[in-house]
Amino acid sequence: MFTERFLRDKRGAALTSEEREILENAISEVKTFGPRTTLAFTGEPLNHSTLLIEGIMSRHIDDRNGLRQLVALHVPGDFVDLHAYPLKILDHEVGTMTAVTVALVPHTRLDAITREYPELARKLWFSTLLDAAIHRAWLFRLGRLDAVGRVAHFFCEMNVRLAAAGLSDGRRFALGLTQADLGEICGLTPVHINRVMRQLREDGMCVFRSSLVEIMDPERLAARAQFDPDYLYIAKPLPGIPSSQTRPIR
Amino acid sequence: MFTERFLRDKRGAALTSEEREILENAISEVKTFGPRTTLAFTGEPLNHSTLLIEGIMSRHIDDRNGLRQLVALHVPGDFVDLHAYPLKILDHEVGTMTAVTVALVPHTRLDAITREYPELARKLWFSTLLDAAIHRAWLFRLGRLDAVGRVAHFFCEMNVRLAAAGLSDGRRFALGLTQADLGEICGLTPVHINRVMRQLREDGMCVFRSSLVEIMDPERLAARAQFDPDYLYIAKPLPGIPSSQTRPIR
DNA sequence: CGGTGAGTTGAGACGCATCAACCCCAGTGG
DNA sequence: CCACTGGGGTTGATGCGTCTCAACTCACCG
Repeated sequence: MFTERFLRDKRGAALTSEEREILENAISEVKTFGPRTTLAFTGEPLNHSTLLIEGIMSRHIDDRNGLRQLVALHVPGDFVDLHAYPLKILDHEVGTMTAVTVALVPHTRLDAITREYPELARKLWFSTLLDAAIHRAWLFRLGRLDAVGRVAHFFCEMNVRLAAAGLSDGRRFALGLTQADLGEICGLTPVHINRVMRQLREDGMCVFRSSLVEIMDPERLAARAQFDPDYLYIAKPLPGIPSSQTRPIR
Repeated sequence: MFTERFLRDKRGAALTSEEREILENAISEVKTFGPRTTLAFTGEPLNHSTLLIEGIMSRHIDDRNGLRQLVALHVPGDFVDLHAYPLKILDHEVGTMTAVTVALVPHTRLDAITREYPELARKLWFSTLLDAAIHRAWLFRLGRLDAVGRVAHFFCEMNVRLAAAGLSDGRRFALGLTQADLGEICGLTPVHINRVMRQLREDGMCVFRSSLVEIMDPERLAARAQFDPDYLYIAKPLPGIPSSQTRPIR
């Protein structure tokens, strides 16, 4: 089942087994790509969307000096460019970070789904809005946090998302990123990322070695990052990570 | 027609007159609110969405020190929290900047639309993805631009969006924002916003006085901001503002 | 006429960028 | 087998951009 991880455990949007079947049948092709490959360019019309099965992918915007800003990072189970279905043309590039396996879904089959299965269509819509919620958390990260806070916030997010995909045990996970990549995510230079990593290491919060993240103290890391996982719309509460979901509202 | 401005002139998503009629009939209520009012709180379930008719609204995330990061700013014609329809619960707050007039659309009526009018549903979906594209441009702004570039980029964006809504002549428009608000948008302190404004004024690019923006030199402002309006998905080309839409692709 | 919120300006501190070395290690080819 | 190469990571010195704190103006309003 290629669609196994898609929307798994998401609050109010988990797929029924029939819906999963329908989506599975909408896949036209499964492909693999090498690391650091650009799969879709800005301004180029797309007629299919990409479900990520394995590996890590990115979406990024280039500035005129050849520098990049990552606007999203995707883990297995994410529908990377489902938003290309209504938009048709993208405002950013889509690429691989690691080697990946992806499933392609032609937009014509998504037409059929929106016509015949409005409830499944609503869940696909939900999926793209979850990406938008993550965008907003990234805006908060860049606008309100200092360098250490940004990296800490990013690690907390990836820990939760990878754990939901069954790819983190809540403390350790592989990312396939370099320190330079972290810089393009957090709006910092590679050199400063390095100093941030040292500080996080010396403070006993987490270590990053050869693209492997190990979180030593999840609570302090989350506090340093002002991280609250509610925006990820995960159904079950997460051990060790405080969430306003578990506290009374207002 | 309350829905008159919604998706007007958007590439590949303009409404037909029948669709506009359907949406118009989905409105249950038209209300007004005063400036600086919070209309929806984080974590609170919503059963209607809000179409902005007149005024400026914001979406923002609070940090634990009482500081805010704005994640979106809405102009007349925007469906401010349409994403609350699939999501049900928001990850941020929704509030007014100026006095506003809004139209409320119950989610039950959106259910009917997605069941009966898949093409209109796709356009509603498009609308929420346009907001996500704007989120991404804001990420680029915060991650890659310096203080002057951020403010310049924001002004360029608002100029284009307000012009598309018929509320800017391409040079002058009202925003209803203070310098402190600009700080919460651009991730800067009010004091520094003030210095940035002085620099933009002395460089002859634009002036900001009593929440009124006047752009003296649109080309230089756009260049300073690395601004390309393609991400706003406006159908017609914009006089005076360079766009890669008008250049050959790659 | 005192109060309040927005805007303005200056001085000093601090966080991050920049520039420049240097190390380590995995490939690669002679 | 070893020299070479290049990418990723590490560290130091220095400079600049933005923050912080503080004072002051001005317009508006009770």
